[in-house]
Amino acid sequence: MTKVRTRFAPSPTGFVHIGGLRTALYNYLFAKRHAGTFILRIEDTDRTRFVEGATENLIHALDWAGLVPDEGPSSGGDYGPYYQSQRTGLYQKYARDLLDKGYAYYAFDTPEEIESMREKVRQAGAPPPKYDFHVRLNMRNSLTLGETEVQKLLDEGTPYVIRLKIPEDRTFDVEDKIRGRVSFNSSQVDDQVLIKSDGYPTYHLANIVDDHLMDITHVIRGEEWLSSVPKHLYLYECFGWQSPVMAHLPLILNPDKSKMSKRDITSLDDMPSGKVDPDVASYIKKGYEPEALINYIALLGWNPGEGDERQIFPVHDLVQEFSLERVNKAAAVFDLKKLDWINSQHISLKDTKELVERIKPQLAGKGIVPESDEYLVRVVDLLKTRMSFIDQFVTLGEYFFCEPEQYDPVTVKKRWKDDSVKLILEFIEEISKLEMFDKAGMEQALHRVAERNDAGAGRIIHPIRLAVSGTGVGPGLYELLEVLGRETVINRLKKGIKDIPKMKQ
RNA sequence: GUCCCCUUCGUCUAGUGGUCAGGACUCAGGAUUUUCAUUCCUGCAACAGGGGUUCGACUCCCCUAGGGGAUGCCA
Repeated sequence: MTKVRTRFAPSPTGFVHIGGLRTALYNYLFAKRHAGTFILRIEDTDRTRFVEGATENLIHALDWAGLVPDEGPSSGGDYGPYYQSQRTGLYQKYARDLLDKGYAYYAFDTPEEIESMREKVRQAGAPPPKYDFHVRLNMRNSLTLGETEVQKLLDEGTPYVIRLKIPEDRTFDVEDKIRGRVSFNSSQVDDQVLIKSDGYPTYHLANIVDDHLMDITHVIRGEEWLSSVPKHLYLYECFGWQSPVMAHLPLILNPDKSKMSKRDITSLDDMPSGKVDPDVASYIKKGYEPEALINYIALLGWNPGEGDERQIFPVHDLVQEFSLERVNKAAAVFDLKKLDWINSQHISLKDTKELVERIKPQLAGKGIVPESDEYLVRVVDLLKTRMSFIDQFVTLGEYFFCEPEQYDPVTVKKRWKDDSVKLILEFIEEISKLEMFDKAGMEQALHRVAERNDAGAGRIIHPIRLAVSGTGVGPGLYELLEVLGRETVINRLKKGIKDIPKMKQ
């Protein structure tokens, strides 16, 4: 069997679409699953849309996501160049070949002429006309003009395009890996421009030529390409090449089921209702873990199958289990809530040491120097299951490193009672006597105070947490106290009973 | 308009003729001998509609509706 080769072939428009990332992911997974090669090819044949830095941005996003191409602009490879803009000679050559064989023709119509043709028909009837077999004999092209006239126009340097001459009544069938058999009739297909008047190829020509020359075995791309398949199939036929296996992926939609568009969005924290940001860079910036985003979008259209109810997949497992047969046909809605949950799951699963290293700079940025690595490890262990994002660490756990400067007013109002001072004083007394300042001892101490005062544990727990951390939420109280240490706890409790009552006045 | 694709809980989905239609997120309630944003448990909630085929349809066929894509010298 030939070696699997897949390609991700984005056009560098300036940002990476979340759907594009998923396409890249599926191409990557499929290639890796079959010990094949994953290729990045830049489809930059639209010079009017050239965006400075777009390719770098693209490569950076793939890199971040861990989808590093085996071949591509920054990886090299034997099938380069990997920029289509650097392959124009090739496309010219193959277009000429089509011309010679009569599969394609020159067309000299200006955009204005075509527009006026369309306008005329539009006014006469209803259906907006295509440049196809209905109209091609009424236009200015090498089918209607005669050889000498064509040669003359060419010699004069008249702008022209090369169009594919689609046969009139043909059926094209594709056996799509995801959708099964799909058929098209050529009567619905227009005479696609192959070479534009600026000499650059269109996507349709370039992708066929490159996929063939680069030995691509499987074309995995978005559903928006499905209706172009007959053109592509016909091109393969004209060239006498074998078509790669095709798989058309479903779309990813906004919560309101519209297409995800960059236009809708200003920032990830401020999205119009029903919309979601399609720009991968926004997710990077917001602090999502790459594995989490990958995990989430993998599940947006793929699942491991019957009886397998896992939600959390390391990339390695995805590679192991991915198959095109298990990709869904229907479009999926992007759900930020589930992404966030998956992100928190991945953080919980991370090695504490790794988290510690990533958290250090965060602390340093706040001017916080932990007393020791060992202490930091204990704090991270306590908090890692509670973080949705790693950059929440300081907000969540600042009190582990500095005395609280203020007490959350809502919690004060809700939890601080008239007897709080008394209860805390008794608690201080109890823990001062403790032989071992540990969870068990603290729990017993607390319950002794509770019983003695005929109060629920909560009546003491809440004020203690508040005095010690300044907040109403956090890890288990006993663990929290244990990590903080006796001296700190007692100091903070004393400070709390002095300062918090002032807030109640 | 035409062509193509799609349609199971709010969302992601399992399911390939006989299931109490399962799981996950969200939400609600509860438990951890009454912290919480962790963990655990419970609950709410779906086969778009109509025709067939069949002893029997979420599963197969047809129609309708809805959604999406294409219809460019953009990809």
